[in-house]
Amino acid sequence: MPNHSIQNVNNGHGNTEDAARLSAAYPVLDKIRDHAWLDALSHAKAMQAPAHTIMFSGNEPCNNFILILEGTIRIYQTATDGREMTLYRVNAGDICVLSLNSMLQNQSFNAIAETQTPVSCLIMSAHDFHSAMNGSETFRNFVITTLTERLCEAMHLIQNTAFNHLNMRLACMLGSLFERNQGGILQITHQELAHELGTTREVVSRILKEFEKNDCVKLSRGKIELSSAKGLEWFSGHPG
Amino acid sequence: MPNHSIQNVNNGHGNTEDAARLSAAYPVLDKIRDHAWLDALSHAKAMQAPAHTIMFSGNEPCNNFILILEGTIRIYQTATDGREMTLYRVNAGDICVLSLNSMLQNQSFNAIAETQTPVSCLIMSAHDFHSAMNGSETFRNFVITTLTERLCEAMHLIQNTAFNHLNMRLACMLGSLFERNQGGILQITHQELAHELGTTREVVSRILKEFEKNDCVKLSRGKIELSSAKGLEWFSGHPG
DNA sequence: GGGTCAATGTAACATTTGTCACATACAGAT
DNA sequence: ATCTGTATGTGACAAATGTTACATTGACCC
Repeated sequence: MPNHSIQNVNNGHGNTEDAARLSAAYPVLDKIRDHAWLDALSHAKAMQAPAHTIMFSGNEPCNNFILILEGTIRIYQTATDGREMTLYRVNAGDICVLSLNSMLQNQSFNAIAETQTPVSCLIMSAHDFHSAMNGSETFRNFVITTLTERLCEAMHLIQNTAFNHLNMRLACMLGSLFERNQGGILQITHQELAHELGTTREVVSRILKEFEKNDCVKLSRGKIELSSAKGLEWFSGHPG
Repeated sequence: MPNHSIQNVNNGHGNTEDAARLSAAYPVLDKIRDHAWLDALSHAKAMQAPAHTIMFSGNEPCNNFILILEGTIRIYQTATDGREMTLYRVNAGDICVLSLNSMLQNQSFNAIAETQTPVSCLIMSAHDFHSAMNGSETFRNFVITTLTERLCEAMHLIQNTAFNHLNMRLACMLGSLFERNQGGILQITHQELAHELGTTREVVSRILKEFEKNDCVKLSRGKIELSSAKGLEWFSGHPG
């Protein structure tokens, strides 16, 4: 049961180390010289959370704006039968649109945000966020661009879920994982893949076995390996 | 084949009739007195399109911002096998987030926007849109609020598509249609419902017949009627 | 009335996905 | 080496959905 508490390590404004990480994670924001943004940023608080911390769940809305300096947060939904499905991830350099929504409308979409790795982030109050939005065009554009990007991704996810069969969806997922990993061996369990796609472990195992029979991958405990150029071709041939 | 051409009726700035309709459709925007917004608005062009006009499809990006004065646009995706699925609708008072995305990033999500009814709208250039965004906090908040709302809806749609069976999804859809129609007789074909949900006509017919057997609805050509309090209860009991 | 087109009904079937109940295999700890 | 928990393999089955191929019905026009 992953449910550690969030560790608020630093209550002052970000220190130099934080500043360096912010700059690395958000090159766009790093260039902003608007007073409103710099001011809001100086009031932000640093915070760290270990892996597998639940940062929000549907019920408790979050009234802060969050900038990820390091680590990954996974946003997912759960079904009554225990299945779960990843909606998107927030990495360093991204914005948590979940928090945006609850800030702006005090309405949450019944999802869970859980750190996948240790995360360090900056927390900005709703008030500071609004003044940064009003005072800095660059910041504003960054936020809106991120929002529309996420919206596009969401639409693609809808299309993919509604129209494609699981074997295709799994192939796509493996394709992008292999790509991110430059073809290296993936360290992931069937259960984790099932949680990405919103299905069950047995179904993933069955489809993976089919891929193995077709000489696309080699399976071992907790690992998936590309077994041939044929496999590479197969997975990269199905973008989406 | 619905593919009429868009009729550009009015090239000057909006006339008094347009202004009245804008005010009715967008009460929030109507209150804005910021010069930037009023200026941008005065350059907007009025445009009308008959029902079943394809306003954009995936390929051609749209470089204008659109305000709907009257009518409804349906945004949907199509699959290779001919199925299609509604992603969302844009009504008077809404913003077409599709156009936002292509304006900001010149990247489109492969969807089709088709007028469902005759539509009259105002078209604003990307340049004017940006100056309104920069010069009016109210307009800005309106745009961002709409974006996050859409994002929430998209997430709900994902959850619904991934986790719920078609009979539930159809029940939800009928529930909200009956609600919007205050329980009156729905004028909709099985094919249209199938296009809403991303499935096929036969499947919808089969499920509707099941509902009829359970005394929830009465079916006739092009119409669906609530047949009993039981039906009303059933459909309203499954929000989503 | 008869013709015509769109909408619906329906049965049989194929496929896909989910579920259950295990067996087996692997890795790390003792 | 044995134990133990997690991960995987697998077959049989159930349920949901998609597909095919028609028959039937209703609305409208002539």
